Amino acid sequence: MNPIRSIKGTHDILPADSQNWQQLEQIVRTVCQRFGYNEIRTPIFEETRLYSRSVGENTDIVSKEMYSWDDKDGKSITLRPELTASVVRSFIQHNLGGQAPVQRLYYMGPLFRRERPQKGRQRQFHQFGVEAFGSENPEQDAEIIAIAWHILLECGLSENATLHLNSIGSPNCRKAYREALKNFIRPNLSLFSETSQKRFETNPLRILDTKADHEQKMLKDAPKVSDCFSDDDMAHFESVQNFLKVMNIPFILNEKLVRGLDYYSRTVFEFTSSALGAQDALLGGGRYDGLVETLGGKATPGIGFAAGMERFLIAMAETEVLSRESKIDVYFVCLDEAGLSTALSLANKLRQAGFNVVSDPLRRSLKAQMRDANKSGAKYALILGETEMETDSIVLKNLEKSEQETVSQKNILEKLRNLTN
RNA sequence: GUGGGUGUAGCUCAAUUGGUUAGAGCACCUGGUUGUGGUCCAGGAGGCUGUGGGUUCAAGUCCCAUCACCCACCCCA
Repeated sequence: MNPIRSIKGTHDILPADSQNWQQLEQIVRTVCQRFGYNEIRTPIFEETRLYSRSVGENTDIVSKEMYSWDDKDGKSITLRPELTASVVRSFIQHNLGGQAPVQRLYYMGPLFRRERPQKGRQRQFHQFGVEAFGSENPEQDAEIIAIAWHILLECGLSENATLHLNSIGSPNCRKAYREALKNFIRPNLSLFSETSQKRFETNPLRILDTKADHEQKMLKDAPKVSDCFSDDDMAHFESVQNFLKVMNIPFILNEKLVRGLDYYSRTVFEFTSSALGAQDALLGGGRYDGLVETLGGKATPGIGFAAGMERFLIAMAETEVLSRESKIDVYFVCLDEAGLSTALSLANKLRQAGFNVVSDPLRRSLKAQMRDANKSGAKYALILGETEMETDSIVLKNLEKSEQETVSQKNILEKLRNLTN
């Protein structure tokens, strides 16, 4: 019988790694709270039409990467391939917009896309992200980007990260630009690749993303989105840039940055990292002023970003940020079967007082238990043997200093408290 | 989805041109006289060589398929 393995593109996060995950999660929570954002948790699966409506029928995500199936009642269900759609759905469903004019939300969790796995890209992967609803002002854009920047700083990634910034204008501008771009390309359309030709009809802006050199050459003199900006679009984009400068957040303007999801408008941005190679997008997002309305809610502006947690951790591995500190305070060594009751009761008392205490369930030799204590990284070992049992005492050993003393069992908690404060 | 590469112990890697019982380091376990860890020494455990076929007297080594991983395309976080 061949052994059962995890599904292609999915990974176990083992104890050796989960500490890093927790550390990243902690940074995200801390920074989001610092900006007054609260966590929202939405279901892992949703109705399929949520994604076709928001992300876009013609995007790669919806057209070929989703895990979808028909539920018993015939409804098409999909494992979430991204999270903004769910957050917006929830925002509308619970009328969050009616409860406060600005909603500041963040999230974390697994997502599913059926892509070819490679480094920094899995079929089940994790993102954290933030969304802010209610303001269309540029200071909101700047705040969202600032959150991303603060998280990158805390993660030690700001040095190797580059912020690419662009505006794709408001919907009217985009519409005009679409036509202008199509008019520019149309004479030479046959020279473009099959995918580009398809995008010419479905999503012409994406053609700007092409990496084919000959296509880039033909696009050299293509009209720019900024040509179609309204005065408001222009002023908005300039304000965003000014606010970023005021906060000392470095960025470069990148007119080719279009982003693959349909719902974006105006500000779009992406942080890339030199630590990642081909899949170098660490974090990406933008404004989506029309999305709430598209999904049936009251017109509400919104902006947010999503970040790849696996990619963060890959990049963070090269930094000094991830710690390997032991979480064990005390390793409890018990030498004699007769002492087990005392050991359990004492260890329990220490745990109730907040100490992290590990004990050996194998009744191993003192040597083996001490070796294990050392490996656990515990700062202290408590040793309970025959001699100690006779005198209601216990040996307290400082494993770093290699010093030990005998303490009465009654006073051990107090003693440890004093030592660790 | 398309190319290319790689699969030997938990990890990193060995194994002449196909030729005995597939090795090493790290990690793990147990010891090194009575109750003390890290270093050192000794011993032990751990592999159907990713899986399934084929060629051969003989396959870790050659061929095919399949699966997984890596790189690029693609896409995105």
